[in-house]
Amino acid sequence: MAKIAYCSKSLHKASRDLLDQMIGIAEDYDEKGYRLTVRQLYYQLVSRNIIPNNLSSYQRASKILLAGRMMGEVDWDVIMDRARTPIMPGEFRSMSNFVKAALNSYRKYRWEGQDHYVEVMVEKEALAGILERVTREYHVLLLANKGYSSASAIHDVAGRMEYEEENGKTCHVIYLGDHDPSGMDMVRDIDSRLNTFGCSPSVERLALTMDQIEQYNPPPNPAKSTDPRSRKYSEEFGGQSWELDALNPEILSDLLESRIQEYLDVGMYNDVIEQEDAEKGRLEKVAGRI
DNA sequence: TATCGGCTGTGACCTCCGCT
DNA sequence: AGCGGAGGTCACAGCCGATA
Repeated sequence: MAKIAYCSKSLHKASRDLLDQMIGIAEDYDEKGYRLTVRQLYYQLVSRNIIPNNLSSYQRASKILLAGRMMGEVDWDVIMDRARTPIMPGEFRSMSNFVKAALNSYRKYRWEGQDHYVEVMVEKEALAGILERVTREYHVLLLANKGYSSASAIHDVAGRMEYEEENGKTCHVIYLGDHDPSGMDMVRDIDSRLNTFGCSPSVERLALTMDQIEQYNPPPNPAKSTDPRSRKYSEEFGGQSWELDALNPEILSDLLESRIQEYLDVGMYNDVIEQEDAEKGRLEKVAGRI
C-alpha cells in the first residue's frame, strides 16, 4: 500500500462523502486484483447513480479524487493512467537477464489449426484492463476503440482478418460497449467499415444487451438527448441508457471467456501450450550453456 | 447530388477563472 | 481555500442543414 500525503486539504461534506465512496470502490476493485483509471472509477459512480454522467460531474469527481490522493487518503497504486505510457528501448543488465526475458516471452501461435479467428473490441479503454485478463489467457487480440474506431484501426483489423480468411478461418469480432445511442450504433459502424475494406466477419455485440440489462438490472441513466442518434435509439429502447461499466467485472470476464471458448477447440489449444512448454525446456538448456 | 461546415459524440486527462 | 464551470488537447466518428 502506498498512501503518501503531499498536502493537506479539507473537503466540504458532499465532497467528503463522494471521496469516501470512491475510496470504497477503488479498494474493493484492488482486493479483486483490478487497478482502476480515474475514468473507470467515475463510471462506477455513474453506474451506481451516485453522480450524473456529464462533463462537469466527471471533472468534479476527478478533482476530488486527486485531492484524496494528494492528501494521502487514496493509495497511489489503486489508480492507474493508461493513456501516458513511458517509451523506453528494451535493455538488460546482463545477457542472462536477456535470456530469461526471452524465455518468459516465448509463445507459440496458440490458435494454430483452429477453425476460427477472433478479435475483441471494447468501447472504452477503461474496461480494457478487466477484459485483458481473459484475452491474454486465450491469446486473443483486444482493441480499445475509445468511442468510434478510427479508419487506421479498422483497416488493420480488416487486413488481419483477410489474411485469416485466406487461410480458411472464419473470423469474428466480439464487441462490448455501452447500451446508449452511440454505443449501439458503433457495432453497425464497425460492421459497415469492415465490409468497405473487403472483409465480412461476424460482428456480434456481446455486451451490453437488453437481455443482460433485464438479468442483472444495472441502474439506468437518461439517454443523451443531444446525441444525434438518440431519436432512433429511444424509438427502440425508450429514454434510458446503461453503462457497460455497471456490470460486475467478474460477469464481464465470464461472458467473454464463455464466448471465446465457443470458438476455440480447447484441446487443440492445450496441445499447442504443451508443445510450447517442451520448446521452452529445450531453450532453457541452450540458455544454460550461454 | 455532392460537398462542406458546424454541431454532437467517444476517452482521459489538464488549466484557468469567477464565485462562495 | 474550496467549488463549479468553461475551455483546451488529440484523433477520430456520425448527423444534419446549407451551399455549390
